[in-house]
Parts: sequence; C-alpha cells; structure tokens
Amino acid sequence: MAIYKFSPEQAGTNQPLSSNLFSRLQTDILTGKIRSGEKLTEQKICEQYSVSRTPVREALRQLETDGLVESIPNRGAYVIGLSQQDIEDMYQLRKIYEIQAVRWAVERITDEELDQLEETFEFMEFYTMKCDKEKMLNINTHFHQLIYSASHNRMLSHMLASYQIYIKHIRTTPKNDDEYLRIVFDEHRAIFNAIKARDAEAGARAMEVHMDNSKARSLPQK
Amino acid sequence: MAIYKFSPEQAGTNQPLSSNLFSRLQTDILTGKIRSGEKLTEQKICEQYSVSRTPVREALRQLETDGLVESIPNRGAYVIGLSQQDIEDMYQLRKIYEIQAVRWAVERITDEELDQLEETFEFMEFYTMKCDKEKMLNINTHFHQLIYSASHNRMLSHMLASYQIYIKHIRTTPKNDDEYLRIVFDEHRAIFNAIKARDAEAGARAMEVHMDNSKARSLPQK
DNA sequence: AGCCTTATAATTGTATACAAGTATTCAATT
DNA sequence: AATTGAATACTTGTATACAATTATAAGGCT
Repeated sequence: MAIYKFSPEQAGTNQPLSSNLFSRLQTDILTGKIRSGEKLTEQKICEQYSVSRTPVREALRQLETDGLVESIPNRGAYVIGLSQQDIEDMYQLRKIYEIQAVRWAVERITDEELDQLEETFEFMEFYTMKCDKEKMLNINTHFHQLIYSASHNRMLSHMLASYQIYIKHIRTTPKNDDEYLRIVFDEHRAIFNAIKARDAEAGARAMEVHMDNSKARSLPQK
Repeated sequence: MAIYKFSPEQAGTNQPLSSNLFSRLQTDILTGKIRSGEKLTEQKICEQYSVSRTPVREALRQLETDGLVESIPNRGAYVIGLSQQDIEDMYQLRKIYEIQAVRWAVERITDEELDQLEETFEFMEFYTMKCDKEKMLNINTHFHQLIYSASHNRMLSHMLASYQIYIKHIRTTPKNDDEYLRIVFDEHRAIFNAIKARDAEAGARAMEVHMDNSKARSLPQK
C-alpha cells in the first residue's frame, strides 16, 4: 500500500472518489438519492449514468460485497441502504475499533508516522482558524487514517476505512459551523497529544469522547 | 434478510459457497492455491476457470472491495492474500466484535432465536459425539451466525460474517480430531449456557476463552 | 369472477467485439 | 554499452449481441 503525501490544497475537492460508477452509486445510495428498497435495473442505471452494462454490473457486485445492495440471482439487485438504526450501530462499532486503533498506534507508531500526524494536525489547526469546512472534512478523514496506519494492523485499517466512506456522507451540518469546527479540533487535539505523549489510556479516553460526540452530532435532531 | 432453516444434512457439503467464480477465487487465494503478489490476468482466469471475461471482471471487483486483491487502473489486479500477521490481527479484531455480539445477544435475543440456538447446539452435541468434523465446521459457523443475528445489529452481523469466510479456510487440522471437537464443543456450551442464562459477563468471558483458543489452534505450530 | 395456461416482453447471465491504454521489443543514435 | 524512440503485441475498459431465466399479459376454462 502506497502512502501518499497529503496535500491540503487538493483536499477540498472531493472529485477523485466520485470518479467511478461504484463510488457514484455509493454516494447516491448513502445520500438518499436512490431510496432503500428500490430495484436497481441495469438498463435504467445505464441510461441514468450513461454507461454500458458491463461497468454497471461490476459496480453492483461491489455494492453487494459492501452490503449496500442485495443481489438475487436472475432477479436483480435491491438497495438495502442504511437505516437510522444502522447508522447508530455503525458508530457504536466504529467507536470500539477506533479506540483499539489508538491503543495500538500509541504502542507501535514510528517517529516518521508521528511527524506526519503532527503535520496533518497543524493543517487542521490552520484550516479550523480559516473555518474552511470543506477542507476540514478531508483532513479529518486523513487524520484518522494516519492513526489506522500507525496501528500497523492492515485488517483494522481496512475495516475502519470502510466505515469512513459511510461517515463522509452521513455527517449532518450543525447550526454553528465555526463553533463546530473548534469543538472537533479540540477533540482531535486531545487525541493527538495523547499519542505524542505515548499515553494509551488518555488516547483511548480522548477517542471515546470524540466518538460519542461524533455520534451525537450525526443525529438529525442536533 | 431471509432466515433459513438450518439443515445439518446439507451442512457437510461445502458446495453452495463455491458455486460462483468470486467464491472460487476467494477460496483459491485463501488456501494459497493462488499466491500472494501474483498478477491475475483476466485472460488467464478465463481459461483456468472456463468462463468469459465479464464474470471474471465482476469477481475481481468483489475481491477488490473484500481487500484480497489490489486493482490498479489500466494495469491489472494483484493478489494481496493474508500474511500470518494478518491472520493474527484478524483473530484479535474478531474477538473484540464476537464478545460484543454476545453481550448484545444476551440483551436482545428473542425466545424464538434462543430456540434456534438451542436446536443448533443440540446438533453440535450430536455430531461431536459422531466425530463428524466436516459437518461440525458448518454447524460451528451457523452457531456463531445465530449469535450475530440475535445481537440485532445488521452492521455487526455483516462484519463478523466477512471474518467467517476467512476463518473457514484458515483453520488448520490439529493432531487429535476427537479431542479437538470435544474441546470446541465445551467452549460453545459455555457460551450457549451463558446466553440462555442471560448472563452477559459470563457470555463475554466464555467467548473470550473461545476466541483465544481458536487463535491458538489456528497457529501452524500447534 | 377467479384461476390456470400460454405467449410475449423484459431482465439477467454470458460471450464476444472493439476502443483505449500499457508493456515489450528492437533498431537507431549517442 | 546505454538510452531513446517507434512499432508491435498485450491487457484492460467499454459496448453490444446472444442465451437463459423471470415477469407480465392475454385468452381460455371452470
């Protein structure tokens, strides 16, 4: 797995992910543009996204293994989507692994990885000050992914990365952007400081707080 | 999700899973028939498995989202496979979620689900006595899946089900089959009794023991 | 009217054909 | 000898054609 240098300039544009059909369909399901229970007829998708059936079928198979679509042989594919319950469940599950990731990261992080994390953390601070919410979304994702890498557990990285895709679309916009950004930054600072101080318990606690708050922020009534 | 009646008669035959190309490739990668790092040329797979390129590409995309294959655009697909480290990591991660599954199952299991679990448990006892290792593999998987269902957490079920696919192929054969089956049965009994008694702590402890032993049993030196 | 049978249409599964991009070969040049 | 460049072969990406299966509709029967 190639580790690429993170460039905040490029971070704001969420173009790369939505380039292929799989990601586009994933986005449209998670944002509710395609409704849960809907039947995905191959021909319809072909017309709607202006592609032929081959890439459509490939995308459907990917959605199937991802659990967003149920494919019945010779019958077709049906959207499963995420219920509010699913989302809450996911946050609960994600929390468990995120905490574990921090613990392992504290134990196993290399000096180079810590430098990268610090660099990203400083970008976070900068764009929090600038209140650039668009860029912050990507930097936040990157910050978490660096922790996954630092845990040196390929399986864990893979699992948490798959959660991130969901999270990215679920996030609701709170009323006060500036305050929201500052609070999230403070939570990330607590995590970063704990990792830098190689304090696993503090890291776990900080991540737990961050996860509980993230879940609360994702709820519609907030 | 349709819950099907478990039939132990059908359980011994591991034919259903390997029916489609995706599962066949998955099996061949996990059993080492296809080696890690190997390039999967579409044409080669076509010839080797006697199918055309369309189903091959679909299978490759599924393997990609599963994390068993890395697909580089316009270049091809490369097998990632599982290292010994990956397997150990997976057991560690699986353990965390299996314990959580038991806790939730204790809280949320319905009477009907408990009946199903008991029925499956009794089949386990029967085939343990008969030392039918082939059938036991599938019954064990089914036993765990019933616990996932009883946790009433679709995400958790999905995650743990994906681990099961790996586990199924990783299991190494210990020296003494009869003793092995008896020990595994005892571990499962402890889990079942705890769930039936609605004792979350006892269930968690029993599952932890089962997971630690499973991991130890999967190691080659055992 | 309700139900079964049968014919037709629509959809999925598979194979193949063409387009676009990538890797390889080999000669020409420095 | 090493390197560059063009031509060729190979591989992936996409579109389309045909086969197999399933859904739909119409007509006949009780």
